[in-house]
Amino acid sequence: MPELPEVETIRRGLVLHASGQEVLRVSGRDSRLFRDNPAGIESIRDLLEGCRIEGFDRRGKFMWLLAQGQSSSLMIHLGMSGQVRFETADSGELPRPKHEHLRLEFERGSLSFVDPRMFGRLTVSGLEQRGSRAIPQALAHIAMDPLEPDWDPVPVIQRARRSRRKIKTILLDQQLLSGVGNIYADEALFRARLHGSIRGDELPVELWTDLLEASAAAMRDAIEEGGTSFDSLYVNVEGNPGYFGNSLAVYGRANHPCLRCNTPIERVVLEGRSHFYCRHCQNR
DNA sequence: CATAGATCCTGTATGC
DNA sequence: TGCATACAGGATCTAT
Repeated sequence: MPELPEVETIRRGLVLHASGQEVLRVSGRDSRLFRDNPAGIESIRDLLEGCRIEGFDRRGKFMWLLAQGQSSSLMIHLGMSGQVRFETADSGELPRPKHEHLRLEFERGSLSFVDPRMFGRLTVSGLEQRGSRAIPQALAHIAMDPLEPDWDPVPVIQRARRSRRKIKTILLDQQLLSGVGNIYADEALFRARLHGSIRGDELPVELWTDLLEASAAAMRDAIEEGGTSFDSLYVNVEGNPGYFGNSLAVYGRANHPCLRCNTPIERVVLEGRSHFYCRHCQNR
């Protein structure tokens, strides 16, 4: 569920509430979320207990916790239904929400990781210097996202132009560019006035440039609004929804009038996922 | 190598 | 009300 803007909203909340605090206790029971760690939840306890939190960094839909004096980080991916909540109330006595997998307790407050579907992951991973920053090794195969300062669209377009896949599928490929999910792919295609079924190798360089800029713009706008909430599955660390849902042009708007031309928005299934578009506007 | 499809899960909404 | 089905903001593994 969460895409780049939602993850960034959560990251900012974590920086605000948890940075500088010491992890007094790591609690939780072993779960599928820790499947990447050889010792399960113990790997996380070994890394964090007694450690001070330096901050949180992000690439695409992945974020990671930096702990003072540690060469490894805790990588966090929310999958479809992951939530991170910060509670300022006195930590230990709080009831455990259903589907809570991990809790970090601090002097002031606690962090809770909740994930009903368990598609998310919490992975201890060594940091390695890549260019101007330190990235977890587990993220080596994930491409830069369009909001990174070092982002360069040129090699991305070169590769995209050699692909026979549909351009929407290419936008969703985290190994080419990261951060874009099903919502912002559809919003970007609408903004660029392109139909998602066009093949990558059929789209000229200029239109690829437009499409990537539209993706970045859609995500930047969404961050301003605190992300997109359709239901209670996405909330920020304080439990509040984001308001970009009000600004969506096509996603989830089947049969509603197009904001540009009033033609009803259509929904089709593309490679197994919903695709919302305006047949009149998106025909380049 | 590039690509399509199956798979991991639970919760909710819809239709009969 | 009960039950069956479809669908969901994603990544990864497998087969072709």
